[in-house]
Formats: sequence, structure tokens, C-alpha cells
Amino acid sequence: MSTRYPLIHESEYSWRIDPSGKMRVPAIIYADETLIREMDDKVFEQLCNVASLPGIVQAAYAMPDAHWGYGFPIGGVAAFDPDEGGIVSAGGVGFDISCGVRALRTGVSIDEIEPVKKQLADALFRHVPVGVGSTGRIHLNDKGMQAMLRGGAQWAVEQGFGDPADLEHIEERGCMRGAVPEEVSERARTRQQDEMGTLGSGNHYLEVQRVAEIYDQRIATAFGLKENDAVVFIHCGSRGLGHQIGTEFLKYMVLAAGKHGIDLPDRELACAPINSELGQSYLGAMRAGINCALANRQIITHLTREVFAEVVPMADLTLLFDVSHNTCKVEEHLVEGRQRKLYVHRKGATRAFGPGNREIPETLRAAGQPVLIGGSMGTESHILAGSVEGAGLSFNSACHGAGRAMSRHQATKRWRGRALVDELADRGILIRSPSMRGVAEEAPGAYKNVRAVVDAAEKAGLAHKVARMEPRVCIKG
DNA sequence: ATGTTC
Repeated sequence: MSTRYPLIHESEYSWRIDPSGKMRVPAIIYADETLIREMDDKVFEQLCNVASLPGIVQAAYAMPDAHWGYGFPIGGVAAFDPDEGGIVSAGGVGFDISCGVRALRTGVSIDEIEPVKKQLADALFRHVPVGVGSTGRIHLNDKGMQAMLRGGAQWAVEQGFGDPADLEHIEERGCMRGAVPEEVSERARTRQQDEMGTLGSGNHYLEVQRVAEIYDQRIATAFGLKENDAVVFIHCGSRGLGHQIGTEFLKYMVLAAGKHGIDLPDRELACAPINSELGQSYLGAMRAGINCALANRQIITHLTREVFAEVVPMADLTLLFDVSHNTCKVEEHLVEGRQRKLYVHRKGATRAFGPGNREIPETLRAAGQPVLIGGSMGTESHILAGSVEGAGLSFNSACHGAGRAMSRHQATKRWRGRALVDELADRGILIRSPSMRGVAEEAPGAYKNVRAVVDAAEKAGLAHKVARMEPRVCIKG
């Protein structure tokens, strides 16, 4: 338990730090007592810094999986009002712009996967580029890059990657409006030109999973899920392009803070007013980064379908949903009885719209938005659904994963990648990765208990549990 | 997260 921060135990699953010093609003953390106790004080410090940024509305929020990040905590949510001097922050979105998860149904049960599991693992590993600096089969020229940055997954579908029906099941229907490719630097584009359709490294992965447990039969049916189904989770982002945009704008925002009259509590919280040239430039570039990530996951989906067509020909991969968890999006929210247009930063946090929201595809609308929670390698993943009450809690946001409990460096000292892979293989979980060091960094023990995180999210009211998945094959960055 | 320290 933090000794340095006065945490008020507001309700069983929420904690509050009242404003003091430069804080304009409270900080609110959704977690159970164990998760709170294990949170680094740095999370509270960073959240209080966020709460002191200009134009912040209501509170700075942390999800149950929150951990220390660059400036903003990962698992942080904060909304800003442009009419009250509100800001946009590159650190509040994160370096991997629009990193996210998509879930595919396969139309087959895990029993049809198990006999060919090894072939499937090997074929996916051969066919889906993975690892640091990995490149793909697509090479974009200037014109192609521009079209991709403007069109996102819609562009990818036009290029023959996937089905037009996929688009309905992607946030923003696969294409983020307001993207300005011209705001993306030459260097960012160059870094990306050969990286479309690649997973990348770190915590990114492609998993084949088994639906192990259904928590809500009605919603699971609406989502087309039943026990023992095989599903595919793809977790990746905007690769070198997003990283380069983040790096550059962070620098510009630090340099311009004085000019904008912003007193930064932490350099890493560099930001610019939404109503400023720099703020608008960043938003245009960031939205292009979102399209890059949406296109990337769409292409990887196509590659996955190609592998399944060879190895599991009876499978039919359909998109359940695609969610981004590193974004800043303009949304209308009811605050103190007034509908306001806010710039909602979610960094390591998933949008979780409740039933009826028009952003949700029609076929899923009555059930609520699918909230996809990727666990750590070798542990379970979860699907939840956005709740009605989530609107009043954290601008319709929920957790995004298990959340790290230990640094990458600590993890490499404690575990050996090869031993982990062998151990998981004994449990029938096949890991394929180009980097054994990467595997050690991603050891399940380096993460929080994802079930505790998901339970806290549900009990806090952020989202509703639908299904739990366990991994069978994992292609790991 | 990241051509893993431009």
C-alpha cells in the first residue's frame, strides 16, 4: 500500500486521491486491494501529474492493470476539453500509436486444431513476419504510403487483404477520419515502408486460443462464441511509424511548452493545447498512425487466413472485433449533466462502449462493445463487453491486458526463454519466437494476474465478463 | 513499444 499517497478507499473497487498542489481534479484508480498494494507509487505520482494538466475533465483514471509508463501510466485514461485549454499529449497516447487487439472466430473447435497444432504453429511462424525490425512482403512507395495512412484497414481491404465485411467490426469502421499523412515525417514513413503486415516485438503476438469458459451465455452467443471454439487473437500496433511520430512530437511538445504557457509537472508529460498548430499537427499525424495500425492488423489477418486455408481448410476466419488501446479520440460524454466533446486519451486502456452505442456494429450493438483483454504469454485472455454504467466511471474505458508487474530487465534475470518455451510445450502451449530473450522478458510471472485484473474491472463496473480463453499456439515477437 | 542508445 502506498504510504506516500493518501488513497481514499471510495468503494470496494475504487480508490481516490483528492486534489492537492497543482492537481485540478482527483485521481481515481479502479482495482482491488491486492492490485493497489502491488502498484508502484510511481503510478500514483504519474496519475497526479496527469490530473494537473490544463483542461482535464472530471478525473485522471487508472485501470486495474495500470503500471508505470512514459509520462502517463500505462492503463491511464484522461479526457480534455478544448474549450477549457485542454491539451493533447504524445506521451498520453504512447509510442506504439493504436497498438491493439483483434479477435477472430475460426468456425472450428479446438479439437480440429490439436491434431495439426504443430504444423499450424510452424506455418504461422513462417508466414507472419515477427520480431524486431521484421519486414513483410509489401513495399510502399510515397503514393501507397499516403493512401495507407489515409485509408487504414479500408485501404488494406482495397489492396486485397481481407473481406469488406471485416470493416464493420473494426473501431472507426477501419478508417480513422482526420488523418493527415502530410504531418507524418519522411523518416517515419521511410521506417514503415517495408513493415506493413508485421507483428513487431515486445508484448506483441498472434495466438490461437481455446474458449475455455463462458461467463455470459447471452452475450457470448451474440459474439458468436461457445466453449471449446478455436479463436485467434492478434496483438500489434503501428510499428516504426507510430514510434517515430511519438518520438518527434514528444520533442516538439517539450520545446513548445513554454510558448503555450504550460508548466509541465514532468518533461515526459509533454503536451500541446488541442487548439494550437502543434496540437492539431500531432492529432493529424497520430490519426495517420492509427490507420497504419488498423491496416497492419488487417494485413496480418489476411496472412493468418492464408495459413489456415492450408493447414485447417475447414476453418472460416471472421472478425469479431478490433480494438485499439493507445489512442486519443474525440468523443461526446455527459459530464455534470452536460454533453461535451472531449479528447479522451487511453494509454494501455480499451474503449468500452455500453449496449446501444452507435459506434458498435449493429449485430453486436445490443450486447455492448467487445472488450478484448490479451493476457501474457502462456496465460489466459478474456473477452468482456462494455457496460452502461461504464459511461459514468471512466469515459467508457476498461483495462487492456494483464499489465506488467516487473521490468523487462528484472524478468531476463529471473527466467530463461528456452526453459519457459519447454515448460509451456509440456502444457500443450506451442511458442514460436525469434528471440529467447524476448520470451524471457515476457515471462508470465513478470505480469499481474490477469484474472484478478479482469475481475476488478468487472466488479468496478467498467465492463462485463463474457468469456475466458487459454492459449494453444503463440507466435511471439 | 522501438532499425531494443540518433
